[in-house]
Amino acid sequence: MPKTFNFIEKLREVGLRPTKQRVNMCEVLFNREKTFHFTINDLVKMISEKMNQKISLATVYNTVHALEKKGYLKEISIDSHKSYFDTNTSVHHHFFDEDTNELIDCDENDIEPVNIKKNITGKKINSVEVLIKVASDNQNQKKFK
Amino acid sequence: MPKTFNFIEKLREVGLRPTKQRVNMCEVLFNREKTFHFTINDLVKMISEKMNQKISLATVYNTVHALEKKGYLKEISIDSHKSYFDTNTSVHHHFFDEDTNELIDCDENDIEPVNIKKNITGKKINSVEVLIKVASDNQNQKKFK
DNA sequence: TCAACAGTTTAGAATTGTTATAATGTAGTT
DNA sequence: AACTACATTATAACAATTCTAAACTGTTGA
Repeated sequence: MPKTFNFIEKLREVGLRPTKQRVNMCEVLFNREKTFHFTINDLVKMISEKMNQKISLATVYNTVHALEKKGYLKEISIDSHKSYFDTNTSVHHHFFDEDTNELIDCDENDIEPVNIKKNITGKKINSVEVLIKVASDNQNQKKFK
Repeated sequence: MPKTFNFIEKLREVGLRPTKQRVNMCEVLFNREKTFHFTINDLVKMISEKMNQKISLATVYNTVHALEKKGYLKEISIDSHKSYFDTNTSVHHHFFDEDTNELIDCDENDIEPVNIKKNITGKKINSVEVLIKVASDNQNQKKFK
């Protein structure tokens, strides 16, 4: 049975027509063992390669946002120039490797739960996320680039 | 004694010429009780008002980046469309109020230290920062905008 | 003091990332 | 097959940021 079947159903479930572009996008995004972190540009390239054919930037933006709104993707922001999406949509934490610009999910056991002792009055907490920036020990020249 | 004196010295210390624009910028940034969170556009407006005269966007970008490189400002990223700078350059945590788009420093006592049990092999941790997104309790319609 | 130089400011152009538009194409329904 | 609503596309528009080159200014040292 072709694996694309799953994604056709999945897309229908969330009210998106399973077009060739979207099925290919889903395969790139979700047909993998580990969670996947990507930028829009990464994704455009990967889908175009997979399809052996150009996919429009606009299509990728539209569909990524549609999947995000439906809860299948989540945006992660590292700094103003690096916006990533994550196929792991649960609230979870990240390492960011400053040498390689790579984002890595924290395993649930890597960090103890964050204990917030005092919240802003009248507000409820929607999410708590930790970002751990790492680099190799001899990488201090980054600061003087 | 004019308070600007401090900033002239401060600028000299970090190797920046104390021009009129920079001294005014420093007064807007650092002449306050509490730490200050701002966007570049906020800052351009505030400096122009203070000086009663236009300041060039490029100047503000240049000097903000210079101060950042020297360790007097720090960039905080909330999501791809909201980049803030912070006059509090220590490693510290934030609340982000999704109702007002306001960034608020956590008091050191508001959060217990984050306990990282496992790091990436061969890397050292440069920073650990927590972002707590909050909203008023009846604000769930945001999700369906 | 003032000339010379290096650093700075400026407006506007260029670039980058993202969103909007409108014409063409396609999936799903009948 | 034909109709309709939704999708895709290239391109335009837009916003944020960086670059550029000319004019300007703080600093140094004769």
